Amino acid sequence: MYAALGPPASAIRAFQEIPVPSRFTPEWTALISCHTRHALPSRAILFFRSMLRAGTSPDEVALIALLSASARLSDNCSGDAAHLLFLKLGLPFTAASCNAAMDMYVKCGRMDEARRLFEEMKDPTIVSWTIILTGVLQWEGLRSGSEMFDLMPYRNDIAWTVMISACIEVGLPRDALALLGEMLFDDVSMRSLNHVSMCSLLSACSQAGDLTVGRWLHNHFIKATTFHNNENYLLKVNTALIDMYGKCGRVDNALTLFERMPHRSIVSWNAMLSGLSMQGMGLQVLQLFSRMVTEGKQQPDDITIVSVLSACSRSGLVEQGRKFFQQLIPIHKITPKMEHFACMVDLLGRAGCLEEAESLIREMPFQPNEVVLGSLLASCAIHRKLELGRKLMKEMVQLYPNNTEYHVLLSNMFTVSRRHAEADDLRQLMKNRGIQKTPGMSSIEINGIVHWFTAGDKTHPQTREIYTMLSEMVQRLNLAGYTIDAACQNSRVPDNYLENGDEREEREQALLVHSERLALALGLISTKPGVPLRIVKNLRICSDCHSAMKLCASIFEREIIIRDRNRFHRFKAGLCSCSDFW
DNA sequence: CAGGCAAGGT
Repeated sequence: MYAALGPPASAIRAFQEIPVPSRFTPEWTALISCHTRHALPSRAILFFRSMLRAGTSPDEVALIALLSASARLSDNCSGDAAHLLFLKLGLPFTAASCNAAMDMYVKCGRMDEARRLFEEMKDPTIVSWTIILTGVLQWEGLRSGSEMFDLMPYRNDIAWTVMISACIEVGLPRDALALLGEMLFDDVSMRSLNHVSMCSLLSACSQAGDLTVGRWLHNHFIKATTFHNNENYLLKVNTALIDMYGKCGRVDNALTLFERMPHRSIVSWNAMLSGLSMQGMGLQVLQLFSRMVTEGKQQPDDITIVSVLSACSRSGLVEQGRKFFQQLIPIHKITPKMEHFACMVDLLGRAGCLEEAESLIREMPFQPNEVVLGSLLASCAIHRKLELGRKLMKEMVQLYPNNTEYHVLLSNMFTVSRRHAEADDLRQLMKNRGIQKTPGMSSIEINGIVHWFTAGDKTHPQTREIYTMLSEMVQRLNLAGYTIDAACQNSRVPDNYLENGDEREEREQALLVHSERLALALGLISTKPGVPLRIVKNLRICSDCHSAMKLCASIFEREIIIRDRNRFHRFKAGLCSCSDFW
């Protein structure tokens, strides 16, 4: 059918040219499938409804398209409706339609329905198995997933990728690596990972900060390049590698790869820029940006602008950032969007130019969203501008009553300004509303095994040794002149803050067992002297731990590298690579 | 009809 050939716009045009009496099932089906294929599930569902309203009866293909559209949207209702229609029309439950229905139920989180369909199938295909495997992994955990994986009569590359990604997601890169090895040795036909697998595996490594698996993949990629020397594959995988090395703190490796690339897309440039930015290499970001425009002849996009501005912010390059922002329209022909204003507000706010940041917000051509306001509020907390902070808070509570993060910020702000009554009020409010903070977690990799810690964690098998090390740390920190009180002055959001009760002592105690300190302690007792320690944290490091880490780096003569939610901190000899710019 | 997408901020 001709409508299936073109993009949705021309499909609609073609469809409208068909006289109404001649619009039969195949015409409608082509229109619906076209929208599902082009990732426009909502429109596909709308067209399906129009088809029914027009009195045309759907066929199997149309129903599969509807199921797949519902799956994309996790839309239970239309999914169920499609399933019922199937039964009502007496259509045959082929593997394809059954799989589509199972996929829909899996994505809607209704594993009971999905399983029932699966068990009723006479001949489940590899696709059926993979759908169920994905669902079990997502909703029932890794253990049940592995059992399912073992039951599979055979596996293809997609099934392997699903299983491996699941391992990396829960922080078991060792298991992921083992599975990768198993897959590559078991089946010669899978000697080379396809680019989908490569990119998703590398992205998992970036997120987990998992350099071990990332390097392994790079190695494999080098060996496999002979099989896959097409340009698209190289471009995408190289870019994913640059991202991985950048996010795993090996910006030099990223640069080497970047310089060697024969062709670079805008995404490659952006990945490299953000890699440098995360290390606080703001000047290099500005240099690379001008190379991108001149030598690379690349027109920067929205994300490029965000990267450059946030790099200026992270490195405290206020003047350069201001200039860059002013040049957006005249030189780069880019009209700043909300997120660019947000970066600029962040940049000015952190640098202490709060009035300028506020007037920038008021001059914006749109209503400020919570990111922009929240960013300014965070700066108020750093610079302890209580009045402005309170004003912003009022505004935010009205606009976005359900946003919780900022309550915590303001409450901490009151605490550090010794306005405990107000802080307590706010904390009570949070308790009443059941507002909870994301728990802080840190991980450290030792000999290829990733250890996770929450604040005050006592579940690690080496807990006793870890806590012994922690008290040694405290003693030696005190000897070095470290006091919690001083560090607390500009405290950000400490872990576990809400659970701490009101006692100051308890608060101080809680700071001492922040997850990153537990990870550090384990690192110190499990590795040889002088070995650098790399920690990944899901939230931002608090200022108290930041000061402690600087001292620990010199006391224990270690390089400590912490990747927090925002950037890298490289602690060495009493200093941090972020120059205390957060 | 299966896996995910290379980039930013909170």
